[in-house]
Amino acid sequence: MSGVRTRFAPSPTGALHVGGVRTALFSWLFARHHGGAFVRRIEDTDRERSRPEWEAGIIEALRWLGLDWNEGPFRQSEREPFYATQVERLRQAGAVYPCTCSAEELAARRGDGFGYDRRCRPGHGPGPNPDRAAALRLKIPLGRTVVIDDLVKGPVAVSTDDIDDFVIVRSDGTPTYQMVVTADDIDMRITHVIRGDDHLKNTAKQILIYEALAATPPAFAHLPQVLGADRGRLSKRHGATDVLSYRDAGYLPDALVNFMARLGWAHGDDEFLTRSQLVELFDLAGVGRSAGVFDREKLDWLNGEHLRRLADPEIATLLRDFLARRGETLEGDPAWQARLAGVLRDRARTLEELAEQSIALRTASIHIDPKAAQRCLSPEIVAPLRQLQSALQRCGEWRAAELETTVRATADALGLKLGALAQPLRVALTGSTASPGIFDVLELVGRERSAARIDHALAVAAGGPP
RNA sequence: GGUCCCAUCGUCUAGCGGUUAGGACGCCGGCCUCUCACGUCGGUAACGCGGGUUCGAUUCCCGCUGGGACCA
Repeated sequence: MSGVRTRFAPSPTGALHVGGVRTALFSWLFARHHGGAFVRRIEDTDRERSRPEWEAGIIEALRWLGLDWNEGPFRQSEREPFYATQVERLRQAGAVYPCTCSAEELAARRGDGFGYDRRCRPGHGPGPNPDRAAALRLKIPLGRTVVIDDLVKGPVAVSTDDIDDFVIVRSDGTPTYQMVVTADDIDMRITHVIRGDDHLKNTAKQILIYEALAATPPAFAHLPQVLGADRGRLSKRHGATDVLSYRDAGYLPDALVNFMARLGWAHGDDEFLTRSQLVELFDLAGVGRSAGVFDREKLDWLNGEHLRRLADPEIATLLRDFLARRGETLEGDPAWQARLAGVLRDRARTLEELAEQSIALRTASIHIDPKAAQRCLSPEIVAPLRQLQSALQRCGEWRAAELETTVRATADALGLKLGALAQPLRVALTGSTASPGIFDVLELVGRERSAARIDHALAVAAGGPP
């Protein structure tokens, strides 16, 4: 299938949220899988709510996720002359008619939920009032069935009797969403419209516009919704919805892409998939039909998997950038930083956890957890710890392997199990009872800082303040 | 209100008439072990309900219920 063209057309009326990302991702994956083009369009016809900074944020998010586009951005606000020509074609074809009913009149007549009563439609009522500005409505062919051959939902039949003669151009002359979207998709030669299933009902209307414009409709694929943990519409209540907040929380783009792809799409039992695997395997046939809940726990796991697949220096770079975004600096030379990453890589699922868990290793001073001190730094550990201190300072090469030999030998000499010595040492060096392997910690903390921290721990164990 | 969409473990899902209903996350337990993780082994847990069709329905059809969406 060559010549595939998909598009992503967000409104710059807010940050790009996870539901929007999924739509963008599936459109992108489909285009990339087929070697087609991915077009970016900005639906900024809502002048009131559209903002350049939102558009910039959406672009930043797409870039961060690596969803690159081949064409665009095309802004609808810059295409009004084009829409006018398409409206004119509709008018020439006799597919539209003027309507002068006011919003109030419509609401009053609508009563309990019926649509427009086609009062201004030729042959259906008194017709428009010539003294008022007229909107343009599409003259829906009655008594027909429009079938949407949806690539995800299957055939969906809608009777045209259930479709209003909806407005194509407002009385102020601006074209409506249905008109603009359809005109753009035709003009941009979109072959596959992939979007959320909240647009499924709109599709029948749009197909009628395609017909009125004598254009062949594209294929449609309506994706199920992404829901929050309570199965409701995703909103701030469910925590982060803005994609960039996931970057700031330490998630990797590839992990988020993998996760979003699996939310609503499956390829057998595959869970961990790289970007290139996704491009290779993605197909619309694998897209499910039911809405899915955004599960943060699973994202965390997947992020850990993706993180663990990187080389130590790469992780170190990511950590440095992550800290930099928070205004912090990662100390040490590249070799040390890579060593740090290597030691922590299996313990963190996100860069945020990595940053958190590396604090004792990368900062000058530590804070000793009182409970850890109480448990591990008691008076009876003073003598053994003191002996370990001097043994360590006599240790020639300050590297994990040598340090391990020294610590183990000291424990043996004292008749202690390794753990009995390692735990107090761990608390001394990190302030916590949980940390990476103690020999790695010693190496990373360094000879001087280790000595100082052990001295401090000895004071605490002897009864001093933590 | 009308119309449309949807329905397998708590969550994401595999399944496309005959399976001990599989995998993954999470959770629980064992192992590994200097702690925490990682890893590994095992466990818990699902076909919403009622009718059909069929020799046989999780699977096909129709209702119901329950979610969701759109219309303004």
